[in-house]
Amino acid sequence: MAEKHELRDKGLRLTPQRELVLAAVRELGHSTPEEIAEKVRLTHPGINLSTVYRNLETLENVGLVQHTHLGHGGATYHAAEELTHLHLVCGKCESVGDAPIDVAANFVQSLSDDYGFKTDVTHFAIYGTCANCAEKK
Amino acid sequence: MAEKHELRDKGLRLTPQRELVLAAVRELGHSTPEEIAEKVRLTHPGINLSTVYRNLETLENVGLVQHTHLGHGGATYHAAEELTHLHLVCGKCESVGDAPIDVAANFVQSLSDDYGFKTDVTHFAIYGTCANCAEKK
DNA sequence: TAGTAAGTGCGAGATGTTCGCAATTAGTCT
DNA sequence: AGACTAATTGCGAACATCTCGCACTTACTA
Repeated sequence: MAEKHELRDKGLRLTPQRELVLAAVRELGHSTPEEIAEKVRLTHPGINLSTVYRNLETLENVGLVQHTHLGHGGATYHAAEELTHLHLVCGKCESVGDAPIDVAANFVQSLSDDYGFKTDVTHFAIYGTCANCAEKK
Repeated sequence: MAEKHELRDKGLRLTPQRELVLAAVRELGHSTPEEIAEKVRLTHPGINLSTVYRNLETLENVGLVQHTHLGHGGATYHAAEELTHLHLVCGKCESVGDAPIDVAANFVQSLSDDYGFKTDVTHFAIYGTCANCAEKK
């Protein structure tokens, strides 16, 4: 199974906790450490929160997951593969929508050309109001 | 004096603490509650951290200041007047650069047209690497 | 199968932020 | 000017989130 190699190849040990954390991040999409812990506890109730944090950090170091700060306080994590979109964070309902990166291509280009700022598209959060909340208002 | 009316007109009481917090936000540009508290303590040592938090919230409610989450954990505050630029947050040196909003005009337009997402340009944080850090790398 | 270093659990601790409550005080009304 | 009332403050406790140290366990190596 590819997943095992994927972890081993990065020099990581293959623990049930680790696999579960990675699987949870992949299944959940955007999620907080707390949510990930909950998900993991469904199948492995004893798992410790510290372990989740440590694994998220480890997995981030080897590039399998990434985190962003999407408002409020906590960080949210998502799988690295899934980084082909922007995060559109709604300030009202706290939901996170997606949009393909190329919407931002021009914008990123301008920032680079005019300000020398290299935008990290994979670590990108845009605040605003989602279509849903914009209507209701 | 304009500042007093400015607060009174919003239905707020005019306390020394309040004035100092607002002044500090205006002077500091982007700053954390902690930094603001420090600044205020220079002239009013007894001020309590809770008071700073509460005033920032109050001032935000009436639209005089705004906050953004620029990475790490804490929120950073800035005066509402000063919102004519984007925040370019460097992931390496944690510095916050500025760029005029119109760089993003097209981008914002696309998001609105294609996804119905109304970007709040005043609450905008862009992650990446600043010109400085990009060179060093 | 034994050895060892990575990983885990657990509890304590560091931060950053909120809240309840009693005392204070700004603005209002005589 | 003096009194009244509700907003505001200070303070400590309570949270929430995340980090860390340490002893125990366990995945991998040979």
